[in-house]
Amino acid sequence: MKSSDKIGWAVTAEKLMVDKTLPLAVDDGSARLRVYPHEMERKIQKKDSLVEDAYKVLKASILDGTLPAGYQAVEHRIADQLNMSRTPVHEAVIRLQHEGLVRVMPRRGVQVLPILASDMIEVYQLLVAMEGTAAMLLAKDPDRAQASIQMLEDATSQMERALDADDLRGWARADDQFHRVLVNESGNRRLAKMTATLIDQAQRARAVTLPFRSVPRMSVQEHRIIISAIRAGDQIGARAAAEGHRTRASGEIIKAIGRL
Amino acid sequence: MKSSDKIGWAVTAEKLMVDKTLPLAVDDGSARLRVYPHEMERKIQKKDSLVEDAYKVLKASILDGTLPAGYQAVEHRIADQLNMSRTPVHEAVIRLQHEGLVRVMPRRGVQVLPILASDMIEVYQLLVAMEGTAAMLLAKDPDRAQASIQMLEDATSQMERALDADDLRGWARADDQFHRVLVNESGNRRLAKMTATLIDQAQRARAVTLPFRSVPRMSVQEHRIIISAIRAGDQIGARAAAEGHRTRASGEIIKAIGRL
DNA sequence: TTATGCGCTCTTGCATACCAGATAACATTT
DNA sequence: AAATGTTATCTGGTATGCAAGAGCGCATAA
Repeated sequence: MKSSDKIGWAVTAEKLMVDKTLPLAVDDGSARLRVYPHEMERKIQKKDSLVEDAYKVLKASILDGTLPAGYQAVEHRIADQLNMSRTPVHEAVIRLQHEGLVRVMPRRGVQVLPILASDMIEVYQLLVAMEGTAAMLLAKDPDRAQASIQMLEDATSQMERALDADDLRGWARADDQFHRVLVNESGNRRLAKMTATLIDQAQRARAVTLPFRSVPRMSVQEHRIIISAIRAGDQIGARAAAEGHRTRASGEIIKAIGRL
Repeated sequence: MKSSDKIGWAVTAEKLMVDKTLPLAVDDGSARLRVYPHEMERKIQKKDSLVEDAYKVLKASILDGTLPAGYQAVEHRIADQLNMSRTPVHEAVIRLQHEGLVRVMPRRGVQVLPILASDMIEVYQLLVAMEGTAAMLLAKDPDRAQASIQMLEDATSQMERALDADDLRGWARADDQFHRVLVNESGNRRLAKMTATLIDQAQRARAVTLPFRSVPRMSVQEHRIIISAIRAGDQIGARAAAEGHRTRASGEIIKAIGRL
């Protein structure tokens, strides 16, 4: 199979182009000065750079399987599809390479990497450590936990509803949400950012294996255990619960990948 | 103080240029084939890309304090100093930004970020989790540990010798080496790579605070505890020892930074 | 002298152009 | 026909060119 076919992400790219034309926040003069520089940055980056656009589109396409493992394309073609020049694509691709999603083979194009069982072992070992820490940090800080617990519970309830409706994708989405909230609310931004990358990879693996494995009702229950430990301020318990949850899930995923 | 002065890394850059002209390994036909692919890659990447060069030089300069926090420069000037165009510098800078070492302010140049106590809290929380996991993994795999233990012991002895000679920098270097070996030998490449970034940040903080704090002889002792737990295959113990070590060090560093 | 507004400059982000090197097809020779 | 040498082409890495926007200074007016 030659790799010169058209690519399937044109739609996503177009949607994204539209988003970029959203009106920016304008200073109407009524606002008080002394905007926190932090907040200002937020407002400014409303308009993503092209690099960011390319990165997001490519990453999303890889994660949801639109660009399957083994897919290969040259930067120039990708740039055409995204209506931009090679420069931003090049930078985005390099970023994806650092995250382990693609590799660029000199003079052979960029290639979407396959999901290896060994990769998932690594990813889950890290998720165990990261989310264990996140749960512990949340349990340690009751004030912060207060607000977070609601989000965690919502995500878990959502999972339960999706399960009852036999909505596997909905379940997966809600499960992802739970884990992202867990690390985002930990108060450690580095932890949140690093773990996000890991969750991405896990998500990709799950997208592929989802049809092949039974959905564990157990995950809902385990999430609730984590939540109640956090609520109780039980650092050790929260950590152990989060670790146990990911450790168990790890086994299932890796078994499922082996079956592919 | 205007920021248009010449920069101090010219030397480093030049040294690097020289290194690049070193004779590459040439295949004279006499060498036996079957070089380990790992080693081969090493050889090939002898010639780094310019992006890599820029990245390494800048990073090293930041870590060792040559480019102090608050330092500001524009990409063009950096490119001149490194004898390359803006493109590779631009990419390298973006990489450093993702690692949290610099930030690029839209039309004000790139700025070396200060070391905040809050950053170090985050970094050390993660180091605790990562190195704890690494130690556990090593303890779990006696075969792998076999070879690694020697390296860990060497680094620790080196620390001890440096302490006896009142060589603070030597001690710091050896300590770094210990921690890098620990994660590199864990068998989890992702863990190794992610932790390397964290160690870099910790190293930078220590470079600044080194003169202000008493060197803990304790660290040698703690390292030995970690090593013996690994040797004994005691996963729980190894993890606890590694965690405890970084947790204690965390307190000292953060106190030292506050004193700056 | 101070305040206000206009424009110049400077810098980044992106596009385009260029180059080196590797691959692959083709030709040539045996 | 097979093997080997040669050349054309293609691709990523790098350089350069261009445009847009933010800051700063200068001029002008009060």
